[in-house]
Amino acid sequence: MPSVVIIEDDQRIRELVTRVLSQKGYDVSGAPTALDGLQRIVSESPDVVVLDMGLPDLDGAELLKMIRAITDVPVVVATARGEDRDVIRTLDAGADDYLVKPFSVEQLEARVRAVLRRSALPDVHRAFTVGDLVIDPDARTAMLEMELLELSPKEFDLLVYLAERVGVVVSKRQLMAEVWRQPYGGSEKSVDVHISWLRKKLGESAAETRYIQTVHGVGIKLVEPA
Amino acid sequence: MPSVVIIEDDQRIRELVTRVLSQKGYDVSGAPTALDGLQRIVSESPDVVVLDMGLPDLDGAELLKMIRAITDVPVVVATARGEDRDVIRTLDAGADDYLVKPFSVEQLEARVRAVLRRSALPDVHRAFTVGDLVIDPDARTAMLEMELLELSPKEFDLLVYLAERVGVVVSKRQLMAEVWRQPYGGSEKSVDVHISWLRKKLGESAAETRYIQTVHGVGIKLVEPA
DNA sequence: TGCCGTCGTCAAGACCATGTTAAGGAGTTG
DNA sequence: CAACTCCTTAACATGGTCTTGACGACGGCA
Repeated sequence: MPSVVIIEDDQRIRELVTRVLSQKGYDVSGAPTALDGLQRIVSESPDVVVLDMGLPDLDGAELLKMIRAITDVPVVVATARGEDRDVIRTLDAGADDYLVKPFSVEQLEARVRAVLRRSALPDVHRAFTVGDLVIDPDARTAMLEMELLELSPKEFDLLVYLAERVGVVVSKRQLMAEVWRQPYGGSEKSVDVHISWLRKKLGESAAETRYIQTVHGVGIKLVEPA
Repeated sequence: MPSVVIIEDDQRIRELVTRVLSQKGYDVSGAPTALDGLQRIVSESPDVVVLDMGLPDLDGAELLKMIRAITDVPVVVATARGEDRDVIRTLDAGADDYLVKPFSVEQLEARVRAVLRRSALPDVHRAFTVGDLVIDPDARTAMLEMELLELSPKEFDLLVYLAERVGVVVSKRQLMAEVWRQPYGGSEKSVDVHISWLRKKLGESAAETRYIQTVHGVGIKLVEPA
């Protein structure tokens, strides 16, 4: 499990990134200041560092130079300044990637994954997150509130199919064709049963739904819980 | 002198980039089409590839997949499409950096320099470590808790294949094709038997797994023990 | 409100994938 | 040539998974 140190003074951003990356399986440690960040880099030897250049206590470029002086750890820089000169100077100072704010956490994660891939670490798989659900298609694991779910093959395929289309209603016919791969007159009853099983394993029932909602006469959809 | 292949259909951009990079001392080769680009990658083994995703003859994502299938060369993608979804998909497809047009040639060069710096890192002679398992593909040895394991050739190949993909489920079909190298109708039963033997030597059984988990209906995976 | 079609859940059985052992054959080595 | 290793295949046991039908509940519509 790769570890990340994120150095960012804005608490909101720091906590958001920490939460999302943790959920995806990273070992995340947040630092609000350059000094704290450096200490964490030294003590935790992270696999990658996410660095905000606009820190209050030290110029980002200075910090980057110091980091480079002590370790080769990949550094992804995130900052509000996107001018060419800044980008070039930062990359030449040893940054591995440069992201201009505002950016989505998903893109940040993708870039972190890209630099990690180069360092020959065990890959973090691409995982969906829906509420407290984390679904990893490669490992074929699904976790609810950090607890591993025991899903049968069809249940897992079904969940992935729905997770790829969060918020969108899909018909049973469509599920029969895409998940069951039997477009002919197969009884669509199986779908109901599997949905029921999935609901039970997600800790909900048709009467009290959190993730799986049925739209009467149309189909079902996976939703972010309220 | 690092060599670069640039795959870009717009002649103006291609020549501009070629000229500037050449001036900076790179060995630059330009390709206007995906096909030409692939050929150059194969014949010239460049140190880095700059890829425009909007090629006329082949979807950029497809080309990237093909490049990744044949080589690990760093790829810097440059494209007009900057939406999150595109960026993430492209990075996950194996790109090392992603630049949105319009960009300055200077920034492109800085990014090329950044990925080159990274790939120039010395390759360590690497052994896999999974829990208390240490696997050295070069020496063809595997140790469990510091005890040398006596594995047959197939068992070892199988273990290495799984260790290269820790946490990822691989199908028997895939194993048949990649480890056995017999994609035809070879009975996949052999896989079961070898897995069973491997488990026994790893001190576990299907009922009580530590390293090798089977995912019913899908395949098996090697995992870090809890 | 009452009807009809849709949905939710349960339980049973058929079916299928896997685990394991043992036997046999091909190839290798001394 | 005999002993050995290794791989494949068959056979059987086992347990997980899917489908199906039944039945009741629910929702939409007149």
